[in-house]
Order: sequence, then C-alpha cells, then structure tokens
Amino acid sequence: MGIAERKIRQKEEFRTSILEAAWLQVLTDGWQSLSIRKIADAIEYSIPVIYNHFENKEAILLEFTKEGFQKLADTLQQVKDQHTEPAVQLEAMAYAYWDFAFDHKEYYQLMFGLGIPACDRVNKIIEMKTMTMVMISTIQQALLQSKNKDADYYLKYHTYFSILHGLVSIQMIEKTGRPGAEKKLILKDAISGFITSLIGS
Amino acid sequence: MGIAERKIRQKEEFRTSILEAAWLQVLTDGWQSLSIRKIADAIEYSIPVIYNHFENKEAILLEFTKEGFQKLADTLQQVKDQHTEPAVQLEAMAYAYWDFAFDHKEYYQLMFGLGIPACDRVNKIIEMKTMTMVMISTIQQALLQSKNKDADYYLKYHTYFSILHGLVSIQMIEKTGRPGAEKKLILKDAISGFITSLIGS
DNA sequence: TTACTTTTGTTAACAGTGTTATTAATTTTA
DNA sequence: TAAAATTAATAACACTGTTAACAAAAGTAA
Repeated sequence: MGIAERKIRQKEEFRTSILEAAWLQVLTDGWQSLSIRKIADAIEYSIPVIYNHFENKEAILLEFTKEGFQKLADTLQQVKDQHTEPAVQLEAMAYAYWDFAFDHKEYYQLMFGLGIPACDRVNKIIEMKTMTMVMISTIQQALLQSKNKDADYYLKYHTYFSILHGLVSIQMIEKTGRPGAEKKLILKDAISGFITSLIGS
Repeated sequence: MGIAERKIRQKEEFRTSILEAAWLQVLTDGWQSLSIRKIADAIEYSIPVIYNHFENKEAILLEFTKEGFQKLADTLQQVKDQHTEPAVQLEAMAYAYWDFAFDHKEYYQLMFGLGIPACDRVNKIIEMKTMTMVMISTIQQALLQSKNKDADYYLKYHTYFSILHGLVSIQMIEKTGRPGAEKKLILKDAISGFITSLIGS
C-alpha cells in the first residue's frame, strides 16, 4: 500500500513547490509584491489549489517567518559555540545578528513586520531632521561636559536613536496595547547604560 | 478680488477635510485599513476628487508621517527645555520618546513603517523562542561571571535584543542596500556599552 | 445677458488584490 | 464497471489604487 505514502509525498512536494515559487517572488520583488495569483502562475495551476495547502496568504508568510527565526536561531547558536567567554559570545552574536539581517533582508523584514512604505516616505521628510537635530545637539552638549570630548557625536546619536526605536518597536510587536510601567524599566536600564558610556565612567 | 482667495481657502478646507476623514479612519481601524474609497465615502464626494488634492494614497500617508515627526520633535524639544543638564535631558527625552510612541501609536507605526501583520504572526511562532533562549542563556552566563549576579536577566535580554533590532531597523529605514563597514561601528559602540554595563565596570 | 473657457465633479472602467462557491475532471475504491 | 472521493478549474464576489472620458458648475469676456 505505497499509494497513500505516494499521495502524502506528492502533497508535500506540491506544498514545497508553492513555497519555492512564493519565495522566488519574494526574493525578486520583495514580499509586498507576493500574490496568490503570481504563485499560481508560477506553478502553472489554478488559484484555488493553493488554498488546499495553505489556509490563506498569511499562512504562507507565516511559514517564511518561522524559517527566518529558525535560521537566525541556528546562526546565533553556531556563533555562540565558537567562543567560551559569555561577553565575547554576546559580542559575536550581535555581529552575527547584524549580518543575518542584511544577508537575509527579506526574512528579517517579514519576521519583524518592517514595511517598505516608510523607506520611500521617510527620505522625503524634512521634519525628521528637526527631531534628529534635537537629539544630536543634546548629545553634543553631553559630550562637551564629559570625559569623551572627542567621541563621534553622530555615532552616539545613532546609538541613542536606535536603542529607543528598538525598545519601542520590539514592545509593539510583542504586545498590542500600552505596556505596563514595569516595561519602562527596560528603557531605564538601556538608557542609563548608554548615558554612562557616553559621559564616561 | 476676494474670489481667488476664497477659492484657495476652499481648496485648503477641502484638503484638510480629506485629511481629517482619513485620520479618523486610521484611528478607528489602523492605517492598514485606510482606503481612498472610504475617504471619499466619508466626505461624501466621488473618488477622483481626492486625486485633485493628493497625488496618490502615499501622499496622504506622507502627510501624517510629517505630522508625526513634527509632533515628536516638538515634544522632545519641550522636554529638553525643562532641564539643563544634558545627561538628564537625554534621559527625559528617552521617556518622552517612549510615551509618544504609545500615546500616538498610529503615528509611530506610520513614521517607521511598522506593519501590523507581523504582530499576529510573531505570536504564533515557537521558533522565535529558540532564538530567545540562545540569547537569554548567554546573558545568564555572562551575569554569573559578573559583579551583577542579581541583575534581572530577562530585562537585560530585552535590552540586548532591542538594541540589536533598533540598530538594524533604523539602518534598513535610512538606507536601502547593505550598509558599509563603518556602520558596524554603531553596532560595536552600542554593544560594548551594553556589555560593559552588563558585566559591571 | 450671452457665449466661451476653465475649473470641478461624476460615472465607469482598468488592472490589480484575497478568497470562495460551483462545477467539471480525474482518480481511487467497492 | 459503477459509485465514491479526491482534485482541479471556471467564474465570481468584494475589495484595492488609479485614471480616462464626460457632464455640470463657475468664472470670464463681449
């Protein structure tokens, strides 16, 4: 009775062929351009067959998101295993994280819901410069009063801004609704760490 | 010849009525749900009139993005002005930034292209836990060897993760394409600051 | 006021999107 | 071979952004 097995195998092959066609499209034109019709076209089947293998489009994207997290986790573990000192591990993992994000941009954007729309938008915005200027000037003033007078203020601004945005967006992804007061501890922790390293111990 | 002025004024009013209807929709169901047709419906005009005032949908969203950055910049400036010490200013601005993000969630998501899709997705992903675990365990090991043995490892993990994600996503927003090696300095800077504060000076 | 021009608004359509009910073809089972 | 079950395709629904073609209103000049 190998028939049942063959059927399961064929079904599995069909499934992966859908995913392959979808991923090719994502790599080619970004995940915003993915459509059921394009997948159907690529695999040379009609549209509804795709719904026999995936509940909806979201389910297909979910598959890639899972893949992405799996790959990232593997990478981090692998990098970690190359060192013994925890502090060194954390540093190496940070670099690996960075590399993963830009080596697998599509995965990363999918994993964290980064829409490209803002990319085109943000660059046209002079108003953003106002915010940037407020931050930079304060950083500069802080550096003037510190022991690190020759530190790169632009770099420090980027760090400051990134920490803030990272905290906020991770929080927004993890939980909908306003975070409790205890979540501000994370902010307090990160910022005090930054300021300490900015001013000089 | 007040006619020309009245016309300009009417045009301006029309424009703001479009923006008001659009923003109401954004506040009600999120900016993903905004559509030209819904705006047209709300202002009780036909669809193409909207294109007399805005080149396309993106232009409307761009307007809100600008508004958001303006509001944020104003808030930060205002908070900064309440203090004199730069270090204190930076801390206060950080809290203000956080509050702005969650008080004006729709603005923030628009400003930084945060798509909600991932929110629903990420929570269904066990694979993410794998990554989380790698990070957390390393943080724990680092803390064990440090002077801060009683530090909150979960908080520290969040900080670590947020810094990484913040750096990456800011970089992705600002520039498309792979960042140069010099950008890794920001990463190096932020992470070394974190590790220092983690291990204990 | 009348004739002409310009502006403004509407209808209807195009080209897409995700999703699904219905129907036809195929394949497996009895 | 006939009935049952699976599998695929057609066609449609309800949306989306955008625009060409046309009608109505408003402003201008004689």
